[in-house]
Amino acid sequence: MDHNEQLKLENQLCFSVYACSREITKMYRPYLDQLGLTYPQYLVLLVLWEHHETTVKALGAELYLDSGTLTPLLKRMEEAGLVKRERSKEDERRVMVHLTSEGEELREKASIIPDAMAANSGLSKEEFKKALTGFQQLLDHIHSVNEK
Amino acid sequence: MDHNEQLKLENQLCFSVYACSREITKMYRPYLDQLGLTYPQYLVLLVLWEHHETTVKALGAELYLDSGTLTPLLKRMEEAGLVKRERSKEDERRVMVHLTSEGEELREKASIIPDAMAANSGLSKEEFKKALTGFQQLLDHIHSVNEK
DNA sequence: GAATATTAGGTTGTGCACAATTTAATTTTA
DNA sequence: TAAAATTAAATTGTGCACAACCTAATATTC
Repeated sequence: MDHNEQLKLENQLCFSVYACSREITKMYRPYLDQLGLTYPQYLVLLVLWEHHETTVKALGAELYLDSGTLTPLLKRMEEAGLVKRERSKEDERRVMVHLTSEGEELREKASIIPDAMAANSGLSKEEFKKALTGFQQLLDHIHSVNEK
Repeated sequence: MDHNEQLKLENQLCFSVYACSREITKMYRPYLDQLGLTYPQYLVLLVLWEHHETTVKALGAELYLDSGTLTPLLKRMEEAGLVKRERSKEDERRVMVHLTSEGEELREKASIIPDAMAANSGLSKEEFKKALTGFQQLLDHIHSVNEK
């Protein structure tokens, strides 16, 4: 493989990830539309369904998003009645985010989504696992490079 | 692997792709900033450096983007003096997009980018190839599912 | 060749993403 | 403990993404 070919490959890989990400979001859309959610909002709920309460900071660390993205997103979710935001009493710099009962209830309705997605992806369980392992390694590596 | 575990895996894979895409864009940013480009603009240039001239429609098909995204993006690139947009004389529905000499010249300056990216990714050539193959398959599959 | 359908782009409105800056609260240090 | 540094969110501004809709040009059908 010559140098030029290598460069093309690299461009293609980055592009594939970029395009794939958008296509995945598009795949979720019809299901999330029924729940009145966007994909990033769904990710926030996935975190909250596990932890029930968290901070903006912790959410950002989990989802790799900063307050510039999360603050307006969480405000929209609060407006929709899914979460509640309030300053921590112990440390007033922090904003605690927790589910409302409505946000909690959405968990049931959303439970069909992962099955539908897995079916649409066309991957077997084994392929899933392999893809995930490779991906998380790449993600961790790039993230650490970006942090520097 | 039980059902619940499978669902978590699926969520993690989609999230990894989503987060990875943003981290890759972030990795490009310092290099692209020097050229006054964004990542989607760089992708447009990659296409034009190959073909020299294309249509909005064809660009959209290559990059999986629609006119709602491309029209304002191309206008900004035109404003920056990188491309020229003009209606086709043969079929006035089409808008031809071609490089200016300035856009052509940027190719030289951009040539260091792929090397830097490949080094940052931490992948060997073999890993690159394997990742790319898996990815394009996934992309094609999901894209075809979404088209239906 | 007039009516209909299709196609290519553009426009509008909403929601991320993120850099850069600001504000306020808490910690650290002199 | 007062000053300096750090931290957590919020704000502002730019640029995608994309759905829904609109307009104009071309193709098709009758």
